[in-house]
Amino acid sequence: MPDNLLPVISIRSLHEVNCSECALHPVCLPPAVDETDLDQLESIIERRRTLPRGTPLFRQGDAFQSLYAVRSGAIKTCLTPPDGAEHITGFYLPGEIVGLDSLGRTHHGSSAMALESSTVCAIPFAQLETLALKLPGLQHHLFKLLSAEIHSDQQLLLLLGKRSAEARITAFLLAVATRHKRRQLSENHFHLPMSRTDIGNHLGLAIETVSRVLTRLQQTGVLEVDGKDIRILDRERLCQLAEPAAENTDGAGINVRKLS
Amino acid sequence: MPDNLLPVISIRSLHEVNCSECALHPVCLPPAVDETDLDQLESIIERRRTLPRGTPLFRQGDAFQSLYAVRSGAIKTCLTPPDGAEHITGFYLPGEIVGLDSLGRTHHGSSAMALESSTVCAIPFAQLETLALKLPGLQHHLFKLLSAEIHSDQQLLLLLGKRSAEARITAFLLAVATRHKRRQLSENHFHLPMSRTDIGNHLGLAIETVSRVLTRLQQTGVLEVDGKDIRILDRERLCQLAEPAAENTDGAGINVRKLS
DNA sequence: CGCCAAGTTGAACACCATCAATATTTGTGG
DNA sequence: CCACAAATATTGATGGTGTTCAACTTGGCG
Repeated sequence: MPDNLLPVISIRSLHEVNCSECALHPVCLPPAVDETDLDQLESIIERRRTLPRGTPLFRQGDAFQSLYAVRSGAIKTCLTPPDGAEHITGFYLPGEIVGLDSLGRTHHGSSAMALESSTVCAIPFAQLETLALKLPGLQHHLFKLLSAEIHSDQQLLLLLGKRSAEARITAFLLAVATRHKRRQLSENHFHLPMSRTDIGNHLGLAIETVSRVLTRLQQTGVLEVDGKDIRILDRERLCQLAEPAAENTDGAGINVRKLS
Repeated sequence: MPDNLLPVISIRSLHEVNCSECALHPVCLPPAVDETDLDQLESIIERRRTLPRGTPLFRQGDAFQSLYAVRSGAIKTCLTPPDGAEHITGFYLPGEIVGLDSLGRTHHGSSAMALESSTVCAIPFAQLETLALKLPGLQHHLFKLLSAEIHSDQQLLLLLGKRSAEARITAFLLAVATRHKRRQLSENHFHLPMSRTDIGNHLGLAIETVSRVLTRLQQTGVLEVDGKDIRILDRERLCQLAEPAAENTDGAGINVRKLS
């Protein structure tokens, strides 16, 4: 059998791509481990799973088994308090890891659902944890992923606690743009996988407000908005809107001793 | 030298208490490791440090060296975006670990400051990380601590995104009460270590709103408020206020297929 | 005793939520 | 491919919750 029999490779690439062949290689888990140890990581990662739009990946209260790396599509995670009003805690794009908030727990503390037709790789946590004991780089990377998750939550806290509707939405768009750039895609023209309702829920705004702000940004020539298609026309202005100048240095500080 | 020379022991207990003797033993790190390995953990923990009120423990941008276990007092952590308006991301009470959000990073992503005269134990992270490779229980516990941190941030997100001023404050008070109970202290009568300004900043409310809500809760007989001293008089009512019934099951769900 | 920081209380306004109507897109079946 | 229904998004009018501005009170500390 000639070793240039390409079809075999492309079928593999559709169904069982291993990490070293995956296009998301540079933004996913692999950079965390040595080339030489990559096969150990690959050996525990389960063949990817396909999720039609709207399919739950896991639900709050489910036993925690795996982390999931998003390969294509997009996932949202929701927190459902007893009273039923859900809150979307995050959106996950290709190359990002879903489920970190449940790591180390027995059960999932949130639910995850595909926003559009998506594929994910499952990473069984029990095996990952064991492997992390052997591979210091992997353990370290897991810590980094977790602290990154905390940071993104804290950025959102800041947004919800202190910013106007306009600032929340512009900051959100810029964050999505940055994550697109990370995958070598355009940072000025992208498709939002989530609905206006989802954006509003995530940012603590009414859907009407989201709609109005987007319209206004379009009218002022900052954006071009076509449904879920967004094009950034005036990035500088967008950044200004996302981080309103702070005349008020009220400060959460007890002592506002400027650091010398 | 007689081994019942108590003064020596009590001096130790003031300045260098080791974990096994520490009153916070059950709520801090030690439960994570086997009795037999506790000395390994203790050997890397630095002698406790005293912080007068208002002293920074670390500042955003400082090199990340250590985690800190709060022994006494209280610590707040702040995020300072470029524009200067700080946001308090969390409060840390005795037995809790500060600095987890920077774990795995080279620099601190937030600042920490003592709210009142406090003492902390420093846990050098480089050594902790190495130790975690040898002690599976410790690694697992670190993961748990990180996911708990994420959870508390997400609870706050929910609060800031969806709840009224009254619900934010009542939920906040209940959370503080729960953390007191964890330390075997009264869950119905406690002292808030932070100012109204800090509470407002943390919950995304104006200080005046905090004041008004507390006054109202006092007038309706739910609380007794005396400055920073809080006494819960009607816990049931307080819980009701913290989780307003949800008529609107609007749902962040694409498919609201009830789980069968 | 007097100063300054922190907290309380009141009045007016602003931002955003809500309600309501319309428009647009998506999905489905003829 | 078109027509229809359902879901989603847009736009307008109105009102409420919480912010802002301001005056005043209280408490800690020299």
